[in-house]
Amino acid sequence: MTATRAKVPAKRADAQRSIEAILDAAIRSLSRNPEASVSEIAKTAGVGRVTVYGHFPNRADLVEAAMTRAIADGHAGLEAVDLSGDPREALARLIDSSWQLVSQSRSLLTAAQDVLSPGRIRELHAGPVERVEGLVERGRAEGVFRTDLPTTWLVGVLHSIMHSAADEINAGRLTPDVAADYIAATALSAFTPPSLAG
Amino acid sequence: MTATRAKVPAKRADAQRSIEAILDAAIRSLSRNPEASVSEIAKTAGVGRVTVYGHFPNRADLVEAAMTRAIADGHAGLEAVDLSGDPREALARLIDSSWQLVSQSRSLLTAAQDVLSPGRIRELHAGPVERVEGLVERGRAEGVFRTDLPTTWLVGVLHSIMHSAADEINAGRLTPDVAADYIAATALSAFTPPSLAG
DNA sequence: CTCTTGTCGAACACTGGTGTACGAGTTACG
DNA sequence: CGTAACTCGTACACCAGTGTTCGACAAGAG
Repeated sequence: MTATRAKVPAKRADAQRSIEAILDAAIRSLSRNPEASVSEIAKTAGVGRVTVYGHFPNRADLVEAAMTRAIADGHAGLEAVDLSGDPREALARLIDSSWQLVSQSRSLLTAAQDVLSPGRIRELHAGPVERVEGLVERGRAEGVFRTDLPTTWLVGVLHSIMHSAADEINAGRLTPDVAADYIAATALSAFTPPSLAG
Repeated sequence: MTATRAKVPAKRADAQRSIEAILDAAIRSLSRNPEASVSEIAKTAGVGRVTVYGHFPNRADLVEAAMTRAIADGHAGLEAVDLSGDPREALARLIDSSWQLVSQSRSLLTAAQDVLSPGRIRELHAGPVERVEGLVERGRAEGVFRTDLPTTWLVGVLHSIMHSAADEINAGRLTPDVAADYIAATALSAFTPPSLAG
C-alpha cells in the first residue's frame, strides 16, 4: 500500500548516497566495536556527525537500521543455499555459508542488544531462523534428527556453537579455516537421535 | 612467602566487614546489570561510594575482585562433585551442579569482559575449566567421548550450550527445571564419537 | 582513653558521550 | 539558473559516570 498523494518529496540522490554510506559505516564500525560512537561512525562514513542526525533521529534508530540491513543482506545470501537432499548434508552446507556471517556480525548483534528490546531483536532474526527451523523439522520428520528435544532448542544450540567457534578463534585456539568443519561435526552429533549410529 | 617486617598494619575488623559487604554487593549488582555503577554497588552494600574507593582503587579492580571471588566460591562448590565412574554420568552430574552457577553469573562475566583483558578472564577461569578438561580427557581415553575434535573445543561447546540455555530461558522458550536435562542430553550427544551408538 | 583507621556526605573536576541550534556553503533537481 | 534540499563545522546544553578532596565524625586496637 504505497501512500496516496505522497507528501514526502522523495530524498535527493545526494542524501541517499549519504544514508548508504552511513549505514555501511555503521555496520563496519559496530562490527569492530559494539559501542562505536556516532562520531566514529560518521567519520568512517566520511560524513559529518550532524549529517547522521539529519537522517537518523538518534543512535538507537541508527543501530536498528544497520542491524536490519545487515540481516537482510545476509539472509539474501543464505537463500541461495540448496536445502534439498539429505538434511545432514544440507545442514552442513547451510553452516558453511552462514557461520562466517554470524561471526562477522557478532559485535553488531551486541550493539543491537545494548539498544533494542529482546523482542525486537528476535523479530529481526525471524527470517533467517525460520529457514533453519524448516530444515531441522524436515530432518526430524525423516528420522535423521532427534525429536526428544524441541526444534527451537536445537536451533539455539547450533547458533551458540557458532558463537563458541568465534570465541575460540578470538582466543587463538582455533583457526578460521577448520571452524566450519568443527561446527558441522559438533552440530550433526548434537542433532543425532540418542539411539542412532552416526 | 609472607612479607617480612610487614609494614601493612593489617585491616581493621571494621574495614574487613565493609570489604565483604562491597564484594557481596558487587556480585549481586553486577549479576543483575553488568554495567552497574559504583554508586549502585555502594548503595547495595549499604556503604558510601567513597568507602568503596577507599578499598578498591577503581571500578575495574572492584569488578576483578568480585569476579575472582565468585569464581572461587563456585569452584569450591564444584569440587564436591564426584567425577569417578562412567564419564558420561559424571559429566551429567557436573552439568547439574555447574549450569545454574553459569547462568547466574553470566551478567557478571559480561561486566568482567567489559573491563578485563581476555587473557585475564581466561586466567580466572583456569581452575574450573581444568576440572572439566580432565573429565573429558578421561572420557576420550575410555572411548566414550570423541577424539576427532580437540578437548578445548568440546569444553568450549559445553560452555556455550549452557549460555544458550540461559538465553532460551530469558526468551521464555525454556523453563529452568528442564534446562539441565536438555544441556546434558545435548552435550552427551555432541561428545559421542561419530561412529558410536548412543 | 587515646590515637589511628575507617566511614560518610557533599562538593568538585574531568571525561566522553548524546542530541540540538545556527549559519555559511554546496549540490541536486526542475 | 534559481531554489530547496542537503552538508559541514562549531558551539552549546546536558547527562551520567569516574575518581579525588575535604572535614566532621564513628569505631576499633592497643
